[in-house]
Amino acid sequence: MPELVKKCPECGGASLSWNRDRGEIICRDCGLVIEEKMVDFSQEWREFDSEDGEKRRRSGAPMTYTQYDQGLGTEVGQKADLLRLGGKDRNKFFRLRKWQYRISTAIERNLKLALAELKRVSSYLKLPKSVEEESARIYTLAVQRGLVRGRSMESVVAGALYAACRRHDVPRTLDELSEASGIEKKEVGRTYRFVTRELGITILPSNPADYIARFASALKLSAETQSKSIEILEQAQKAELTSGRGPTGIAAAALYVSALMHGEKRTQREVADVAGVTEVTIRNRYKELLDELDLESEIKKTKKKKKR
DNA sequence: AAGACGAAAGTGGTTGA
DNA sequence: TCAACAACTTTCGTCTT
Repeated sequence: MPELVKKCPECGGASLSWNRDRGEIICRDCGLVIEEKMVDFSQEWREFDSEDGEKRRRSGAPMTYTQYDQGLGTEVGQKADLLRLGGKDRNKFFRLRKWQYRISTAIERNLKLALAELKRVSSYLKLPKSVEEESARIYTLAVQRGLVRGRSMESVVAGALYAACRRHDVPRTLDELSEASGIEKKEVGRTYRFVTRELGITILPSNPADYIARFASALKLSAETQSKSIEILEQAQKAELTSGRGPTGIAAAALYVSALMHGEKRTQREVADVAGVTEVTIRNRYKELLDELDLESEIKKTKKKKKR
């Protein structure tokens, strides 16, 4: 589903570079930032976060989890070392080497494969490096706890990625994960839930605002429309319109409304497609927005008349 | 003719007994 | 484990532009 940008909308240049860490796509010709993840919106209040202080590990050792040995490989001995060792040490050397071999086989072999798959999916979805790291970490933990048993490696990878996306506020929908990984949507969701539960990872409900930038860009909407829709979202959250609803539906509706306001009309179908929901859902959310918020007057500016 | 709207029935997942 | 339930989807008919 992800509509990939191939050309710069500004100058038409085709040489785009992608900064993984910042999640931006930049035109090398005119410097336009075509797509970027919007600035952090401080974590939104939600009503059901009853989980008590699950400690969040924000920081950790400076290792990388995207390599199966976490970038800290231990090579037991090189030939060169061998020459310098005496008899006793030499035996020790062989013992250690054998050990190393034994340990590494099972888990690490699995990790090696899984992380390759993880990287593939991650780059397909153009996920920032930080998310890739996080999901690799999650996967590693999952393997160590034997959670992969009975599940396909790929589905656990997908679940880990999904979880990592959510934690980093760069949500991808289950549909996208499913498409990228070739795992059924149901299955991705299932393993996602299983893994997060087993590992005790708390995940905040995703915030509709996190989807706005991506959807807006796919629809080629202006920046004003984008920020307007974020305003709308904030109001909606105050009016308690958002809890329990699918975040993508709400984001889509907000975007739809603000597009109307700015005379950048998109059909419900177009918006529905990029958001991965149906028109009906947009209509429902849209109606709720109109009922609850005083948006009608603003829409009138671009429309001649409006009844009701 | 296409888009917007709404009703009705169906689906998959969560929750609570 | 099962039933009730909410959110969302699918489908389809009608109205609006």
